[in-house]
Amino acid sequence: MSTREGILNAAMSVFGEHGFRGGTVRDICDRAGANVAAVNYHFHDKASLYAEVLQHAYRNAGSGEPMPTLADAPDQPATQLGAWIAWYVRRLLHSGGTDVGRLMAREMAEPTDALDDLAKGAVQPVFSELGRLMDAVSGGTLEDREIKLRCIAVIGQCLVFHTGRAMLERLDPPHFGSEDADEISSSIIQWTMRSFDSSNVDSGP
Amino acid sequence: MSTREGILNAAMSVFGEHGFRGGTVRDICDRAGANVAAVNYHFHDKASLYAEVLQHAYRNAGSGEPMPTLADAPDQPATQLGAWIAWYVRRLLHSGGTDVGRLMAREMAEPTDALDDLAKGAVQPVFSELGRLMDAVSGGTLEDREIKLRCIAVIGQCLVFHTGRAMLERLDPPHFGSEDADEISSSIIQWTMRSFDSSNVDSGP
DNA sequence: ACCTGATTCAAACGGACGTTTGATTAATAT
DNA sequence: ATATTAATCAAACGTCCGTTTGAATCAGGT
Repeated sequence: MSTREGILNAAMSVFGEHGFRGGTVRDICDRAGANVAAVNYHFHDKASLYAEVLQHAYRNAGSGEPMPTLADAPDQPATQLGAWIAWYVRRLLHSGGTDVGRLMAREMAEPTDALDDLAKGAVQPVFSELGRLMDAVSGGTLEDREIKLRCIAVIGQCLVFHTGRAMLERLDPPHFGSEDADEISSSIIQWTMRSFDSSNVDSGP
Repeated sequence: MSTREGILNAAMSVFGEHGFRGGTVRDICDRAGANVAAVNYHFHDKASLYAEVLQHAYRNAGSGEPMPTLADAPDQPATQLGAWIAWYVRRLLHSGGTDVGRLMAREMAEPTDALDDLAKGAVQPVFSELGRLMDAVSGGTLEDREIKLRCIAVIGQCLVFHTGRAMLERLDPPHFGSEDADEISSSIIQWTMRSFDSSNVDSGP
């Protein structure tokens, strides 16, 4: 493993544990068995290293499993939407306690410049695919804004098990963990699908 | 306003903007119009000041509006559940950009010892009340675990506009802000209520 | 063997930080 | 008015940090 890779891995751990400000290049280089100057030599500075770590982290957050898309089965949008939700929940719960998960949670709470690229490069495609699936399942009857609201609702139901993890663990047990991924995702799927029944029907005042 | 109070207020702003590590006592004292040594004189050190700021922030997070409870109208659980959701969304979106909101979000991402007290003292009552409302609306037909799942789902849909704010703002506009609180909460309410229709009916395989 | 460029290293630089110090001023009691 | 305590202040201390420097080491080509 090259010095560069070693630093990248060590930086993921250190930044994951202490954040960008709290993590020191000295700690990173120590863990990587490299000299203090290595960070500035292989990356421009600490900030650039952090940006690269973020990209690397999000790219590897998927744990290999590819995202289910509408294009995979254009004639079965409901099935694909369910698969997408299950994939997303599994992905979130799986990375909950890892450095990757903590890096993401921290970026949300305290955005740095790196979040801009992350949003446009890595998150936007995922969000867009969910929108496409939602649109297909609804049969194109929903307005753009309504679709966006429902996408955020689904993502919120998934994300809460990740971002709210620290709080859920402190409320009265039993809480939900990565072993409940199937139960959680099937509940969200059930709820989401039901919201499409009689979507355009406004029940009385 | 005494020097002590001035520092407390300034510290809330500074810690809210830059976090505990990022916020400096020099910045705090400058904004409070006090000397650099004032923090160490009136509080023991920076950490003690932060703990006191957190307590103060959590206590003032409610912004006055009282939480709707089942006890307020035991015969109209559905109405109260809707009121609860609207109240919660308003509360979250209203404190989204404030120092209090940022302090809370940061505690979720990087819990300190102060989070334990927060969970038991401030969050648990809110969560329990939602569970009571859910149980009442369902007519007592749902298991404990199912109720808890639905509570988390509702909270997730609300929370995402708070915790995911930084990301939502970076996705393709228009995003949702505090001016859309009514639209958001009514959407969540609609979705939640629909999930109670035919709750016990399992549609085919 | 020699040159050339890339990489590693120990050491130091300059700045920012939390905290301490000791003197000075304000407030309070006798 | 005097003594005592609380509060404020400018200045400095020691430490840790990101970054730079310039020499040393390694690799590959000629």
